[in-house]
Amino acid sequence: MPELPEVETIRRSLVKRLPGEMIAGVAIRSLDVIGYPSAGEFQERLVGATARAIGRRGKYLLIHLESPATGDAGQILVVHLRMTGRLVLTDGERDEFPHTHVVLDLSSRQQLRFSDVRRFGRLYLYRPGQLPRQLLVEAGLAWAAPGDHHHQDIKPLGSPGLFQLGPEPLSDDFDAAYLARKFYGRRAPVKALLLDQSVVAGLGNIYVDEALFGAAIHPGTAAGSIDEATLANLVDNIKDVLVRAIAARGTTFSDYRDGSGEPGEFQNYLQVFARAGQPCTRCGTTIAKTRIAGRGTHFCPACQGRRSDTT
DNA sequence: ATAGCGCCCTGGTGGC
DNA sequence: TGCCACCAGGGCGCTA
Repeated sequence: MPELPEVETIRRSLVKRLPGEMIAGVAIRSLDVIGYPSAGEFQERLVGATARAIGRRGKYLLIHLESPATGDAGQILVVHLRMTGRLVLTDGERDEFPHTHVVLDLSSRQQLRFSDVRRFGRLYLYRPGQLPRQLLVEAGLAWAAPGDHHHQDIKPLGSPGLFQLGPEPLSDDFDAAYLARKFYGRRAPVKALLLDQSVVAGLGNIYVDEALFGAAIHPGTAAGSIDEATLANLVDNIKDVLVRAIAARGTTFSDYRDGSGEPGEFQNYLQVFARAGQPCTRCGTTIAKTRIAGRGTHFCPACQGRRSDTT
């Protein structure tokens, strides 16, 4: 559920209150949500660390922690919320959301709580040297000192996807020429490739459907068959919907909450997602729902003219 | 390499 | 009301 705008919203709510907090205690109630390293090591290495910068890369949230005890470059706590995860910084007295699996007790007596009904979400703890420098820079963790470890082989530990992310969709690296290169010769539906985090990082089912509607492209269109002018329009629409969704603090249907536990507002501005059976805001045609790339797919059959290839 | 599928989990919904 | 099949915003690992 949380896609780029939701994770960015969480980052922005945490960045005001989390830096400077020291982790005094770690409670892990479900071992399976710790993706790397072992739950025991995760817990041990987290105690005593202090939160500094908070970054984001795609749908991953990265928290830089300083550990005075070890005196090294610190550690990176990485969180992926998958479908139903929540990461909320709250007063320790407040009632817990059910399905809370990890609780970090902070020096201010607040708690950072990770909850997830479906337990798909994962937490990881890395040393900076275990992550590509490029990743840290792209995530906005500016402390990453230049010069050290240039070309060392980095083994993808924990989350394979974290090590092969495509460009940030809001960066200048993400443009029509890039998409044309990635789409060249590909027969998969454009929707499938936009959901592929190694093509572009951070899009999920909601914003892909919305962007394809904005660009008037049928989601089943073979990616390689789209001309570059249309791709340019698609890129513009992806950036536009992400910017607007961040401004609305994300989309909440049921589970998503920001870092303070508050819902988002972008569900009020969706044009096709979750609007099957309702009239298209542009032409009045009934919004259709089908299955593409293994996921529920919403589109306007009139505005997003159907394609012969695929589907 | 690419494309498609099942699976990991639990809860909500809609049909009967 | 009760039961149950089906669906859900993501990613991974397997298959051919």
